[in-house]
Amino acid sequence: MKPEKDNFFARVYEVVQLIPKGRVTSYGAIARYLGSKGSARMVGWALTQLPVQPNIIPAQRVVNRNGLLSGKHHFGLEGQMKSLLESEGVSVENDMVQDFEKLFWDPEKELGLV
DNA sequence: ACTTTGACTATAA
DNA sequence: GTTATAGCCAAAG
Repeated sequence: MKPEKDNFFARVYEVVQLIPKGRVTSYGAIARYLGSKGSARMVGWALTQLPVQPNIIPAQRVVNRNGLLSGKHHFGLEGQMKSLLESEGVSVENDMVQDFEKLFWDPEKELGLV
């Protein structure tokens, strides 16, 4: 039995959905939680396949380590990502998440280490 | 099966 | 503070 998904991507989606509102995380944190700490790029790539139309995954809560909205360009319209984050209570300025350290959500830590 | 890519990260200058 | 380069892993072409 495999309680976990075999697909790397599927796991990324689940973790992203687990991100609490008003919080943000980095690709590396998710990748590390998945077991592949070096696959931060894969996390972003997984989100690239994300269906933009049905906003089922809060990808806007996932930013790079600098708190920069690196994937904002991949959203339907530019500024969409910023709007979504601000709508959740996250202050975004110049495509950068304010108080990123404070809003940072570490799956390994918040989910209670596995 | 090999090459290229990519919403990253870390270190160096 | 920024810019440049290397390392990294997994999927798509």
